[in-house]
Amino acid sequence: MNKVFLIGRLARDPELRFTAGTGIAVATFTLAVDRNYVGQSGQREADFIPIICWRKLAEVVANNLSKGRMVAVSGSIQTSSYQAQDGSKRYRTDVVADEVKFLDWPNKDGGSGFRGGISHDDVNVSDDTGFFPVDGDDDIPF
Amino acid sequence: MNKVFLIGRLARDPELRFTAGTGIAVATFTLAVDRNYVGQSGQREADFIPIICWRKLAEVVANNLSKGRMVAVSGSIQTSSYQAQDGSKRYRTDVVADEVKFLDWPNKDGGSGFRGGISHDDVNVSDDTGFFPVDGDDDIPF
Amino acid sequence: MNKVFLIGRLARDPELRFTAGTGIAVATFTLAVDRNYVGQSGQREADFIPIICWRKLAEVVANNLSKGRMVAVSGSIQTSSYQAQDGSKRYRTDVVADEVKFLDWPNKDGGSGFRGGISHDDVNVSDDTGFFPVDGDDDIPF
Amino acid sequence: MNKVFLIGRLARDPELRFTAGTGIAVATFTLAVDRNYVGQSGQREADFIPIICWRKLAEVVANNLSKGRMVAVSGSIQTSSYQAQDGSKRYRTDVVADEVKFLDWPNKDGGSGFRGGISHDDVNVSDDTGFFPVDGDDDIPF
DNA sequence: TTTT
DNA sequence: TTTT
Repeated sequence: MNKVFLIGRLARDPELRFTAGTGIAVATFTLAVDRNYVGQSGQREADFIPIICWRKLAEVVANNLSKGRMVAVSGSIQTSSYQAQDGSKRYRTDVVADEVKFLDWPNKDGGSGFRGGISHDDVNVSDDTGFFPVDGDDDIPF
Repeated sequence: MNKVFLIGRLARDPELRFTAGTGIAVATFTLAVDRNYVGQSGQREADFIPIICWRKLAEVVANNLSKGRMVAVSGSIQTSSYQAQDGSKRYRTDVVADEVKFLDWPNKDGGSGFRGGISHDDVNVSDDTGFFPVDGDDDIPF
Repeated sequence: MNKVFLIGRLARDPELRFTAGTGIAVATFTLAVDRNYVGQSGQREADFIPIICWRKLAEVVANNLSKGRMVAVSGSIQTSSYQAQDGSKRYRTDVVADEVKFLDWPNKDGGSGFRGGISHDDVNVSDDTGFFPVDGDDDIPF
Repeated sequence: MNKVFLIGRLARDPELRFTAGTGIAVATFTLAVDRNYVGQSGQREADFIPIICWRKLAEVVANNLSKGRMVAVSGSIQTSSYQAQDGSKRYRTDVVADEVKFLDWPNKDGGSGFRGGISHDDVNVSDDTGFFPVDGDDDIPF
């Protein structure tokens, strides 16, 4: 069992890429999740959590979300390792989303990047295709 | 909101340390959480998730768990950054546990490292002291 | 382990009561949680989940939420039994909240019942007093 | 969003039925989930939560679990209403499972009802067929 | 008895 | 109607 539930705001616009081998869509963004306490500086603190979405979910996210938007994400934690520039092994931890629910509505006037005509009350996108079938050609492009 | 629920096995024995300033106990271990699919190699794959426990929970975990034990962990994702040896900024992601439930019982004969006399059915430890009050002297010792 | 995570809208205004014995505040409301599918009628369907909040959380909820407001609730499932009018035993299932996050902002003009001056981005109330100490005088008043 | 995560023991053997219309398998059982506190009587208390499994998951559960077995369940809360004998409207709340993980191993000698040859470390069954398509003929048979 |  |  590996379950994660988060509510936060996009710390940056999503990036959409495609796997080299099979052209599967993958979107990535960072979610800023407020902590329940206030830090030393008297400032609200947040965790900045890297999120990965696959396939249709990736496309809906990339086409409809932008920096500052509030979402709920359910998914799981995924760890991976990779070779750094200097040859050393590095580890990374991401949340792979299987559901993203849009929770706010950008300022009508603000041009905040929302590009869809979908009512935010209806948007609860899920990735029913499950996990990404790693097959050598389809390394995650980051 | 930032909620995590995991079930897996300790990939290594827990390490117990104390913060420099105030001597608060902190235990760390890695949890191996099986994925629901089988990888290329035909082998079961797992995510290796770093877990942090504080205070009393840290002590109970360090004194009663060891490599191979199965537990359920609830908690939250915490991200932090630190200076690497070479001066570059690195990021890490951990799960801070607020509850750990012991799910199995080591072989009576096996010497698996269990050092307590607590029935596994009763062990559900929680950290009700909440988040760690960062106050300059109490940097996380890793 | 008993963990619940819900996002939905209040199907009715919260009710605030106090336990007979010790006067502890308890608020109840029903949360309408949309299902991810559309029913036979072609209509969106929802689950109507009874929520219970205790103490300070009860008061914040009763004073600041009203029918239609969107919230995220984390908590646990609690079952109980009671004597029906006709003497038969009945069972009920509720979610006891330990955190409620306010997710929307009522129409400034609409008089939706919001009575606080708190920015919705800051409102994430938790019940750190833990479970309700059942002691005979303090039966749940419903 | 509607997510539930439970760990507990079956309070009774699962019951397997089939929908009248389309013969879809549905298993039901009650999960006893220990509370973290001890009640007035000085006894450990539990919540008794009704669980519903559909299709393949229903069959695996019915064929492999029995009273007393420990499992982790992830799923969602579902509410429904029905006509009681006396004509009055009643409400019920169930957890619809989408994943069940077997967490213990019955006494080899005890004849506890385990009928499979599956290692408990491998058993993590999920219902990927999603929600049950209510279509008039397929009312839940209880 | 149900929300948008 | 409840489990260890």
